[in-house]
Amino acid sequence: MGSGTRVLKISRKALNVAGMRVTNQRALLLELIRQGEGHLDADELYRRAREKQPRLSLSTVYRTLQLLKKLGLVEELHFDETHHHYEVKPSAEHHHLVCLSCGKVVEFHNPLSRYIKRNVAEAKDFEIIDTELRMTGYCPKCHEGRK
Amino acid sequence: MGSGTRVLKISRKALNVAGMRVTNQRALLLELIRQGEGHLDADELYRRAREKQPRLSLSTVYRTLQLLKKLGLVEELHFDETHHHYEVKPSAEHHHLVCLSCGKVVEFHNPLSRYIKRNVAEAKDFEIIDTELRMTGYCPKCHEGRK
DNA sequence: CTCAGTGCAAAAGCTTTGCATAATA
DNA sequence: TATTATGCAAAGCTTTTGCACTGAG
Repeated sequence: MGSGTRVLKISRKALNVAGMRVTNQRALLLELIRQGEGHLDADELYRRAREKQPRLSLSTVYRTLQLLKKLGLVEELHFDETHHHYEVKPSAEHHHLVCLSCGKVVEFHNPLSRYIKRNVAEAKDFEIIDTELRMTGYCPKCHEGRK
Repeated sequence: MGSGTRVLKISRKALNVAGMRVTNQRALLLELIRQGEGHLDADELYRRAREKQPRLSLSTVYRTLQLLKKLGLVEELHFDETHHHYEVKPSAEHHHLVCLSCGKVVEFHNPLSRYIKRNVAEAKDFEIIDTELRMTGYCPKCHEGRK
């Protein structure tokens, strides 16, 4: 539970700094996103949130996700074509490898991505909030299966 | 124009092998996707296609994109949150930088991504088909605008 | 007390689907 | 000629928005 409260504290501060209010809805959503570890889409988040706050609305979920994304507290992942998944921004950047056949998702870290980030930020004069590196291919098992 | 006809020839063969018909619509769409160089979403593709074939429908665009994607002739990019962009598969790898505020998209190339790819493929024993690197942040103009 | 945030309902995308018609192999 | 592909219209999803009300600061 230590980690959860820490996330909340940091987030509370970030919200305050940005001049935004810390509501129960926002605290709950942030906590659920953290627990979900990148496996939640908006609708699943909504369903889980309603177990605790039955009156919470789907609009609030979407609005909150946008807010947290802009503040850089939460990261949006584009796993599949139709909906997005969210996770609390990890301090160590990590990326995803998706199997085109079985859908398995493997996380990986790569220090080079930080160089690319710095590089691009400088070259394009962008303030970079988020980096998503997503590779698709075939995992060992499925690779074998393909003739 | 040589490159265009080559793509068409290859594609014609691929469609035939898969037991699918080569229609005017499919040929046109494939050609437009090739010309679009990864900057087309379904709707823009539709608009351009109608200049040549005014009766072509949006459903056909979507159905064709799915087909070409399944055959591996076309690749789907997850550029921004809402819609997808498509490009003919064999292309120099390039990546995207998206402004969270105005939505502006900047393309960039980075040789390091190839190293990461090789690295990950080896470490995870994946056969990697595609690498997509997507950064979000604030462009110079919008960055200035933020307090 | 004030104004940002919320819930609700309605609208706005984007994408898919059913069915009769047209066109390919 | 036998299917496959298309166009049209309608439905299905996910996400966004307007507005009056609520609650955090």
